[in-house]
Amino acid sequence: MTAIATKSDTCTIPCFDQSKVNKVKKALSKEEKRLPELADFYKLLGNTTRLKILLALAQGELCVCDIAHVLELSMAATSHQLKLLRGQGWLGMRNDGKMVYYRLNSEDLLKALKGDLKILEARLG
Amino acid sequence: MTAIATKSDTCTIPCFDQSKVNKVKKALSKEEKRLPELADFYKLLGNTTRLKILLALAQGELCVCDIAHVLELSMAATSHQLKLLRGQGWLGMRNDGKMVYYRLNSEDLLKALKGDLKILEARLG
DNA sequence: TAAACATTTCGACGAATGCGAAAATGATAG
DNA sequence: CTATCATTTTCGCATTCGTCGAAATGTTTA
Repeated sequence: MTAIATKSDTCTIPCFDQSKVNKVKKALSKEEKRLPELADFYKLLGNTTRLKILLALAQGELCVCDIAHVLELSMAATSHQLKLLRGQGWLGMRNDGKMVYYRLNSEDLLKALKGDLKILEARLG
Repeated sequence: MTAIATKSDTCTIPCFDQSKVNKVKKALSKEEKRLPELADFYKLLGNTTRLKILLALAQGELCVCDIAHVLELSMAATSHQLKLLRGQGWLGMRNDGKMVYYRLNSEDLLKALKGDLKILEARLG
């Protein structure tokens, strides 16, 4: 039924379906360009500290000091994490005197987060 | 306006709004339990190889051999990544003779992936 | 000017990642 | 049973990453 390709010179894996592989590769090629960005996005979210920041800011804007207290982290450590989130454009900032207030820049992000939480809960019960 | 707390003994950060921090902390406490799982979920997705696997399997089931060819990776390396995806329950497998066929186990996951891609595209233009 | 909040740079440290080699497993055919 | 094939796993290594502290640097206010 399925066409099993014969051994290839260049490849050490003996058994595969060449035409199927090509078809899938072609299908992937459309999204492939965006994949590194998508992975970076997920890397950013793959950290409880940063998730906490996002969820904290979902309550409204906060200054770095307050965020640090919520996280129970130093200012420097907090600032490091904020920078990463800023770097991908998910946060906005506002200057009020010496203080800097951060806020969420995208309601889509929060929606995605909540959606993913739901998927997980469905899986984990 | 905002109540700025005085210096605390236990905390080196001098300026913060105690009541606001407490309110945010309380709000976080609901989701906090799920946060490590959510982070693990995102960590899993924060890798182009694994994203490719998921998108490849979106085309239909594939044996490890074919997946390895699509990824242009060794069987061992491919199996390593498949194991990680299996570990969080996103893949199903089927035995056909000596071959093992993998498939996506959750259409929700794929939906989430596509959704996140859209959010990114909106942000990146 | 000094003081307060924030950011950045540099560096260190442990942790995590990704993958190869080879042994082990499991399935099937003969 | 044995041989073989596809796959998985174990072990281990090299490398990268991530997180954070200390201290220097901005920035704004008073």
